[in-house]
Amino acid sequence: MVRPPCCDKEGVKKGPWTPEEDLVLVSYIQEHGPGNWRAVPTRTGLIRCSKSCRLRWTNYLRPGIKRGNFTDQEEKLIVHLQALLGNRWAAIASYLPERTDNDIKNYWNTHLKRKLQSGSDAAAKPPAHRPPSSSKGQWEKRLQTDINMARRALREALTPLDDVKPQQPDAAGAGIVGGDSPESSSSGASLCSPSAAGQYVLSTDNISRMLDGWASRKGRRGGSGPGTPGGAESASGCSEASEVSYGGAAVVSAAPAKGAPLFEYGTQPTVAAQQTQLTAIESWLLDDDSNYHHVQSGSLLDVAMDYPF
DNA sequence: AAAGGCTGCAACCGCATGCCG
DNA sequence: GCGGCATGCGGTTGCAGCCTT
Repeated sequence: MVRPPCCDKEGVKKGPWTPEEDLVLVSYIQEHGPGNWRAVPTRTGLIRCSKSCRLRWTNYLRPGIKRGNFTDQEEKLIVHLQALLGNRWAAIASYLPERTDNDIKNYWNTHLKRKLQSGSDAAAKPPAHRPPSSSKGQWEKRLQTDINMARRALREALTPLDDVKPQQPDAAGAGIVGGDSPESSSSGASLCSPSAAGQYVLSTDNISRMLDGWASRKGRRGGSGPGTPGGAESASGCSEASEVSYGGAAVVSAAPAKGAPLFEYGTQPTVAAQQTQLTAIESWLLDDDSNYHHVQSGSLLDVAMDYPF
C-alpha cells in the first residue's frame, strides 16, 4: 500500500524549532493535551508537519524529561536491556521513564556502542530483531517471548547468582503482558502504576522554566540542544529526582488519540510517586515469583550497577 | 590563531502498527 | 474483512560546537 507523505512537504517548515514555536506548541498542548497531532499544525498555525510536532513534544518539550549526563546505572541498564531486547529503543525507554527513546538511541550510538566495542566482547550480542517477514501474530508471540526473556534475564542480572531460581517461562508473562506489553503499548504505559503514570505536570512553572532556558542559552545549542529548557539542569548532572515528575513517555503515548488526555494538569507528583513507578517496575519484573528474593531497597537502577561492561 | 576533523544531538524520513468506519 | 488515516518506531542525516593539530 503506497502511502502519501504524512504531510505536505511543500510549505512545511523544517529544521530546528524556535522558542516561539515551542511556546505555541506547549501552550496548545497545555490546553488540549497531546494527541490528535494531525490537527495541531492547523489549530496552532505552526508551519510544521504533525509528525514534527509530536516528535518535538515527546522528545523535547514533554515535562519531566531528563537530558544529558546518563548515570552509570542508566548506562548499564541500557546496555543490559539492549543486549536483551536489541534496538527496541521504545521498549528500553520504558524502563527509563525520564529518558526518551531518541535520547537513548543517540546515547547508545554515540557512547555505548563505541564503549562496548573498545571494551572487549563483554557485551552480549543483541538478539535477532523483528524479522521483516514475520506476521503480526508471530511478532506478538515473539515480543511476548522477548519480554519474558527480558524479565528473567533482568532478574538474574539484578540478583545474586545463588538466588536465581529456575523459571517457568510463560506462566509469568501471561499475567503481566496480557495484551498490553510495554512495547505493545508503544512506550510501556503498563509498566507504571496508573496512579503514578497517569499524570504528569505541565504547569506554568514548567513553561517559565523552559523560557528561562531559552533566555539563558548562549552560543552552544543549550548544552543539550537549542534552547533546551532543561539544559542547565542536565548540565549539572542532576540525575536524581528532578522536581518535575510525570508518567513518562508512556503517559503521552498512552493518551487516547481521539479523546481526553489521561493526565491532569497542575498536579504536582511527589517523590513518592516516582518511587512508586520504580517499585512498579520491580514488581512487574518480579511478580511471577512472589517468593523470589530480590533487592529490597533502592531502585532498579541501583541494582543495575552490578552489570559488568 | 586557524583549519580540519570529530562528536553529540535534534530532527527528518519511511515503514510498521493500531484504530476506526 | 478491507481500506484509509493517525500515530509510533527505528534508522539516518545535518549541523553546530568542540577538539586536535
